[in-house]
Amino acid sequence: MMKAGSFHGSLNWKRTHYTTEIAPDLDGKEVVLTGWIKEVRDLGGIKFLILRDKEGTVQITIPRDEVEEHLIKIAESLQRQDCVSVRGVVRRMDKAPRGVEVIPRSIMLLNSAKQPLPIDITGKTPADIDVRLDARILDLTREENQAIFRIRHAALEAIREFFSKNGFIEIHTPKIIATATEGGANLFPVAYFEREAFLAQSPQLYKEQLVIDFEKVYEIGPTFRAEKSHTRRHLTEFISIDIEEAFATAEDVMEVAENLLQHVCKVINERCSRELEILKHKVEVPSIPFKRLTYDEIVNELRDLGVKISWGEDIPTVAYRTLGRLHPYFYFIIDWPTHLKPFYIKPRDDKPEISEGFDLMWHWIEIASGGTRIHKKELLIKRMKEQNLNPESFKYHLQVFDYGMPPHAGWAIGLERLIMMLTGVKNIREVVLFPRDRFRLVP
RNA sequence: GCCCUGGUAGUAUAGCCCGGUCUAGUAUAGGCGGCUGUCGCCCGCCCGACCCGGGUUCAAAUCCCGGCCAGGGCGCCA
Repeated sequence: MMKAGSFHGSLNWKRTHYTTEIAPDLDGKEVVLTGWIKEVRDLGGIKFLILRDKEGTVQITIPRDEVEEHLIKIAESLQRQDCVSVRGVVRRMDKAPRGVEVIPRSIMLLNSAKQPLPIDITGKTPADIDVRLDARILDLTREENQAIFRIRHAALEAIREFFSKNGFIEIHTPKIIATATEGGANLFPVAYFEREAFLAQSPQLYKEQLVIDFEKVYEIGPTFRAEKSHTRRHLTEFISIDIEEAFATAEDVMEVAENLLQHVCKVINERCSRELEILKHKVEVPSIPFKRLTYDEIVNELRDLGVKISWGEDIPTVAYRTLGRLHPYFYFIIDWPTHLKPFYIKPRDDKPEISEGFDLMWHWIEIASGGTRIHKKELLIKRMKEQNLNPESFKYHLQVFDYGMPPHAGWAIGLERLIMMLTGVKNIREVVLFPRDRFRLVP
């Protein structure tokens, strides 16, 4: 038997199983587990350690009269978050969690954790989000967080599967840019050698240009907004899921969006039932098509409920909250007044004061926005001027419109807001590993 | 940019309104001891805190002012 706690025989700590693979039918088998101590319950003559690895947990049981004296000593020294390798024998045991436990033959301490830890990694004494984010690496060991990020992973996987199957190619556009993409403010300036540059707030212009080459493109990437918002649904850095499709209209890409969301909800239900259970959350698979409500209908509905909005005004947050109660789950808002939408959104041919832009709502939260784009250079320049943007600063974008720009449409979904919907968490920072907001820049 | 709320041990909280009874209570983590079936184990002992500065007062965790930090909301947005 190896001398416990030593490192001779450098591969002795190599894992044979993950914790979740330890099942009653392995009774009697010797296994090596590696991971971290999550909890210690010492009853004197018998000690219980909960070992965590990336898959889950298993109980390590140390009965005094069944193991050697030196092992008792090591077990007594173990504390939360110590990194260990455990060689032991699986035992079927009704009284143990999942009906199985491991009786150790040797335990190697690979690294100890400094006590006391800044947060309770078992989650029994809850900590505020600010404290948890300061100790984010420890916080992420908690099973709720493991569940959130597994769902995030599964959602991204499902999204990529969906796009691939539907003929979209994944692109990456620059995040360091020379000028504002959608005009105006809210860009983070960066020192780019001797020049000033900015962090991209959206891949909008690049993805539009690329439809000439690839027709159907999507990008899943970071976007940056220097907005001083401080709410549970805003970040300064977030992941945007963007698509752009040639020879398509707003209606075409709305169908892509609803099909995608339905697919993602299905996949999460199928592949993440354990995670959803941990989060005590249910994902309802939406039926399609989603409701399409016009801006006029929304304004009228709100008026009937006493929320007055004159035509052409943007919808304030309080009004969205009211709308969310009226239309639980997904719905589109279409036929927006043109002047409320960005310059590249196409005005309707028959009624130019109305645009072909849309928003996709989930309850009261905007999850996506998009529309048919302008593909005629003259109209695009006209719209830029109407929004007080200087066409000169968009010359590289505009020149592409001389190269046979097709009619096209697209949208952008905020990944984090989608994950909020899939996990049921109330604060967007919960679904980002290291969130950035107006005040938080570390860790 | 604006508005609201809050800052008490590693963590989460009580106390604050109505100043003295606070050598600041509790839980959990941590330390020591005990305990052979725990799964929020249990029991005993111990360690550990009033954000900073100024003011009012005989007396400030408590009231007032300023600062810093945090949470939430509005506007804007995904």
